[in-house]
Amino acid sequence: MDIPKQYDPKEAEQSHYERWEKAGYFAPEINRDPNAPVFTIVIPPPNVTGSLHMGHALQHTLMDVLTRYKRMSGFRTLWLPGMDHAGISTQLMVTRALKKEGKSRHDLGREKFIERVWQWKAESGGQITVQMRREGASIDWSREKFTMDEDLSRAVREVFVRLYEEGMIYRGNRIVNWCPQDQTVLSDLEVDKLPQAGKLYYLQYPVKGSDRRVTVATTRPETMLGDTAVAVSPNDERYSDLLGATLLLPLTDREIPVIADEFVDPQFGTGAVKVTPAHDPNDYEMGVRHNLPQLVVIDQFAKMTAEAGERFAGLDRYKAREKVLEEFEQLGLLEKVVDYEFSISKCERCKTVIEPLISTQWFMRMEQLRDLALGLMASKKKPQFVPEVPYERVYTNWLENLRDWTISRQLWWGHQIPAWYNNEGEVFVARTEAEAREKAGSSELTQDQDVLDTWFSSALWPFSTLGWPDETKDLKTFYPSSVLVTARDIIFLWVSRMVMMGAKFMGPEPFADVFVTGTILAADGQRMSKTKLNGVDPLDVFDKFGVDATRITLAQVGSTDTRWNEKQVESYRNFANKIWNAARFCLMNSDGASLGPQASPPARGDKENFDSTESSPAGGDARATNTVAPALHDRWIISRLNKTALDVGSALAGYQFHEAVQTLYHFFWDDFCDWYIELSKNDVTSEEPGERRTLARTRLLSVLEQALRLLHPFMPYITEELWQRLPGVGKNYLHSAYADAEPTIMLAAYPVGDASLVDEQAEFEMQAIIDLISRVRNIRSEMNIKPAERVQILVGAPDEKLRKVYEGAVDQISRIVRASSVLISEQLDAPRASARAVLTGGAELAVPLEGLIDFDQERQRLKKEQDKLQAEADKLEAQLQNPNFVDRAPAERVAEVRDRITDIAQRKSQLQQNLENLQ
RNA sequence: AGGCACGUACGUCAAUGGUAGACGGCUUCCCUUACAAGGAAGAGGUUGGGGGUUCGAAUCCCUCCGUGCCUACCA
Repeated sequence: MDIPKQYDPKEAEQSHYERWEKAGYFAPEINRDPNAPVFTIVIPPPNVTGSLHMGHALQHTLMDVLTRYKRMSGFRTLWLPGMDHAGISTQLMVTRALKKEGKSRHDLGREKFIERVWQWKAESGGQITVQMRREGASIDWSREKFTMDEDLSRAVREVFVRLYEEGMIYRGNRIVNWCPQDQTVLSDLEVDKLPQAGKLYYLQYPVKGSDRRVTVATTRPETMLGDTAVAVSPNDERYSDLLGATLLLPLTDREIPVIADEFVDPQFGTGAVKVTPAHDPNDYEMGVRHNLPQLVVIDQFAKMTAEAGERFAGLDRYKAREKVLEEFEQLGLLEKVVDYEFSISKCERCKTVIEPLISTQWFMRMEQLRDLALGLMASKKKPQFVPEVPYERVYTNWLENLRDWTISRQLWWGHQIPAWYNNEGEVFVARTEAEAREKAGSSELTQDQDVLDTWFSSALWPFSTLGWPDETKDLKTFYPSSVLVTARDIIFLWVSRMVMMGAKFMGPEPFADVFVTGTILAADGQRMSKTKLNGVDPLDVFDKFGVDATRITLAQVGSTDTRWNEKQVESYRNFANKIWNAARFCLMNSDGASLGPQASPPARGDKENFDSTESSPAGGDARATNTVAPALHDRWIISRLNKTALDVGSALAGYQFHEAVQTLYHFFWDDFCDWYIELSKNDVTSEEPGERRTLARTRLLSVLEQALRLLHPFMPYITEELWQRLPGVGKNYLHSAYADAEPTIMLAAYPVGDASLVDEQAEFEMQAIIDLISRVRNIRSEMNIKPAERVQILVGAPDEKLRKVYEGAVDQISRIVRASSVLISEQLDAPRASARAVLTGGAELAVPLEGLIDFDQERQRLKKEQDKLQAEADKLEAQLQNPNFVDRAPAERVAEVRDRITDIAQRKSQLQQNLENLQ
């Protein structure tokens, strides 16, 4: 047997994925059961420009755990992949590449530029799909989509036209967020508001026909050139006499009125606000209310226009600010300047300061769509957010306050708006240019130059990827999807919009559940970010610890925010190694054993193998029976295995990834490795070939095999690697839905666990053995008995059943605690020079240590034990002393406490006895 | 400015109102033929402070302190 002592993840990672993908195991078609339930996940499409980061790795791991789990459970499973064209990011990337060649996109022209983007995508886009394969993601690549594909583009146009015809999409002239760098409008969600240490400037405006001046405070003095009013609060007595007055706007020859508006907060600044309708969203609203002129003094490049006056025209906005301040200073109209912190809007892509501008754009009315989404939540509680608190409320609150969505973008890369204009400027919205011509009755049409917001096509993703607007088989089969796994930062940007569009065009919600993942923070507790250089590249972690270890580490993160801690991955790397070596042990001792034929689905533990052992010819004498009947530890591990399967199943059903991981970890390491393997060793490593040994080996392999299946969704590579090596696994281990496939653990049936195989009696008895062994180990350790030294074990157990339990495990106990002999009797009869301990059910333990025992040390050890018990007893006694507790707590609970006190009392008196014996 | 979370061992995190746990780290012993990426035995907590509800609180309520996140039209 040639298995290395250390697990090398690289090897397994290289071989299996390609085989799985080529064999078509990831595609739902592998499932041949026409009645199979369906499980669908559509991936949040990563940007075509993107590369894998920790957030992806987390999301993908969770999606893959669910997908593999459902697939093994016989579901017709589709995990549909794809990428987003990411308008601004991609255009920026290609623009930068052009810049290196000394060209701008305008040198190429629109058509050539787009060609260039496609070329870039073909050559270096989608790097992330390679990385996702590395993750082991069981994605159906045959259905991979791209938001700019022709069929998805068709869906975009269809939606646009239908919404336009319903009056929900319209063109309008409004103040918008403008990025002077990217030269496009942005939606509110694409703007970051960042705190900024700035100044508040107090400017004085002379009142016409008076010596008075009105002081206004502003953070942007340059916009005063576009002021068309000054507003005060209607009830502000300081200014009541000035209402209707005219101000002489400095640096210009314009006169502007003083108006009253509720918006103005008399407490802030001077209580008078300069109003610049063309360059501030609030002022814009006020301007509309008061019918003020919109004077554009800043252009799309953030430079001052001719309207700003000759001296300022062409100046950058910040240069203009300096000049305005200078002139105010000279005129003696600059009252004061104070430090002031405020928030400033920046383009989330390029970080340029946003310039609010009035511009003609396409908008989408959201009232109807919002009501549809809110209706789904109210009537069906869909989608179900996990964790429900706080996300459900965050989501609905946001919807309730929704405003119109700016959907046009002044970019070249994206879905060009399907609207055409004739020479008179009339607009014709249509699915194709031909359709538009027909509508217009003219062929002289020009298409709108703008493209749609990237999130427009993303909003359609759950159904456009399945073939909509055609009634495809995929659409009927896989919509709505089962769950969306995503980070919380795109709940508004994406999740809500998918729900609204899904409700509008499909009816049902696009996904039943939304699982919101936590955030992996950097070790310093900050967000991982490229600019801070504190990020951890998942690919580096894969290289260092292996994909499986990384995956299971991430899986247990689930929905909590966690600081990245490499030690955790290391510990799961060790876990992988533990699995490897446990399997190594089983395989090194598998001669003569082989896993038998297994019915599918083998959902119920290992009943077949174990039942068959019981029904095999036992012979007449008790000894022979003893060799074939399952021993206590066999019944115990089956019980543990089934409990584990049941727990993992319910944990995954509730998206409790952390619990699923913990359960599996402890089952494998503690139950299987530390106890079951150790207790099996007597039989498994026996020199004598024979039925007893073969059965023990088969049982061991069988438990291992099922444990691997349970672990597979979390650790796909190592489990497949080991499963393939197990003697006797084959096609008959596959779930019945996958009868045609070659043997692979990823299509084997996921153990569901069988409550009838949970054997509480066996677990109780096993606990007695574990307790005994632990006590002996404690004595050995505290008495400094050399590991090689053999000791005699004396057990006194008045209870006959308990005695039988101990007797049945004498060989195992003896081996594990390195005993020269283990004597079980009714009454303990041990020499004075013994270390003693109290066991379960009134049993007692003594380890004779003539010449080795340090009486003083032994007394201390017993005393310590006594103190522990006393402390617990005190607590419980206090509870019982409280009459309210006895009266009001459930009787069950009170009885529990009484039993425990009785038990402690007995142990204490035994310990006391032991102590006295030492005197 | 509002809203929402969170604060548990040295670190990262768990714990339907019912004896506060895991992993890593730490101490001691052991290269015992699956695994030193291992085994065994230990130490370590008035659950951020204070108050309340309850027979019983890490958990529910109030308050203070600290930390995050989201939303917002205060020039």
